Amino acid sequence: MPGSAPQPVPELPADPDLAEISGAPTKQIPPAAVARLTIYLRALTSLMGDGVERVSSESLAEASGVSSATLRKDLSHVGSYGTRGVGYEVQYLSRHITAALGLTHDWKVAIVGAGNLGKALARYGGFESRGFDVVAIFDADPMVVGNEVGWLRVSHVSDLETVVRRTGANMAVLALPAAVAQDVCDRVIAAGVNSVLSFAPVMLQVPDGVNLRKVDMATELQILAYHAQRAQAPGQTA
Amino acid sequence: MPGSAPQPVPELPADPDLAEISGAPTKQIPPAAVARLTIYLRALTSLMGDGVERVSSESLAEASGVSSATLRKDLSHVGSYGTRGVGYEVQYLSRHITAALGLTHDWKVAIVGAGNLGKALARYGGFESRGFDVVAIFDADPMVVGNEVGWLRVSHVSDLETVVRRTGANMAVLALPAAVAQDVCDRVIAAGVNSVLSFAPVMLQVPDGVNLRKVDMATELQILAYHAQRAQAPGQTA
DNA sequence: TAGATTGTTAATCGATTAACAATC
DNA sequence: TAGATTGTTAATCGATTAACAATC
Repeated sequence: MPGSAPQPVPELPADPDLAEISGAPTKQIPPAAVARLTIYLRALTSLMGDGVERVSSESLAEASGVSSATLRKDLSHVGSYGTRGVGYEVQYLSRHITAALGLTHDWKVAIVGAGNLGKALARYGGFESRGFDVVAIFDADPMVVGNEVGWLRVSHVSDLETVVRRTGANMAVLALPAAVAQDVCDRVIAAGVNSVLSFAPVMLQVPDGVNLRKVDMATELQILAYHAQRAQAPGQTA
Repeated sequence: MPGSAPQPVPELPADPDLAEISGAPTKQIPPAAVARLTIYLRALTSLMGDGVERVSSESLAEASGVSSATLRKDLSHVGSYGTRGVGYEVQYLSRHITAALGLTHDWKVAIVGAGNLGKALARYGGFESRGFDVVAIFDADPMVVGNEVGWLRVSHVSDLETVVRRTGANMAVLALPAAVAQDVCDRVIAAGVNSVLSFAPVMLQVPDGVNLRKVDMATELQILAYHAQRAQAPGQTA
């Protein structure tokens, strides 16, 4: 049985400019700040595309939909990469946020489930462009196994352990029915993956040390429904 | 120009048991609690499926992955529907959470974008089963327009205003490229929709009174990357 | 030097947790 | 009455905001 497989540790980049960050144990960044840093990164990438070289906290905050106070506070967790009276070098800041988020590592993603959602994810350009490499996709349906999806061929889920190890996948995305989610989740973890993103609408149990995030599309609509109902509530008579 | 279209207000149900909640202006529920209430609802639905009639805060909390203190605090925002010393009636509690979240309303969803993601969403059973009715799906590609997706045919996005009004859609899901997201978002809002769920990786601007939520799959992986990198950081030498 | 903008500090606000009185 | 479990209160914790001293 494959209890504790060797977790493939991605190698660090040799860029000396980032050494003190990617190597050293930086302080913990608050969860809320981590989520927003990914948004700043997207805004910075967009600015780079427009050839912008410098940006103030005020305008980067506006582009990201937060207050400049929040932005500066968040950046302070990453380090001091701005210049007072001037602003931030777009490239320089972008590189440091990237490093702080661990995106210089070599992330290899296995997608389990080759239905519409799995295929959508496999072909989604946003992954590749942000340093995530989709290295495998699985399905349980023999009719689907062998099909081409993007650059890949669909493997049978019974080969999950073998293929995960061969490809060195270190992240898994679960795009499959709720009923089989826990079972598959256990298997990818046993195969050495310790970061899982699940789209299945169930509570998954994972051991300590495994990172699990969930996206539930029905939940999102339900939250919208709550706010919409409040907004247009006719009974505001009190 | 279609500035302020008549927003279709979903009718209230005639269930007298829920009248005081669906009709009256209940207090605001904190955002964090709203998000979790949807999770409790899922757990309760699952319990009902198993024929369970009563549940304690302790076991419902466990099934939902939160502490019982958090659960009881969250439920207290909805009302007092438990019995001390006994627990909660599964059906009764479920109905009241449903009402508090506005899920007894008649929500009609238009999906814009019939690529893999749009198709995945249109066919996703979790919507129908939770009171969301997908009433239209759009695409800009003439090759895709007219195709069957689930029960629907794909409409051309140029007919967006017409079809949204005809179907009475009051929610929109954007499953389309970042480049066109803002434009389409403006149009669905102009057509009278005031709740939008976007999967496009861009910051969307919406007017006051419009509810916007975003799901960004690359962001989710980036957050996982941050935690994974910390967990296996080799440089914990300090 | 004068103007601009960062990084940080302190104050406010909201969310979570623990404990327990109320009550079935 | 004794045991169980809710609903609420008070304490803790974390996140956001505002203000400003540091400094380019």
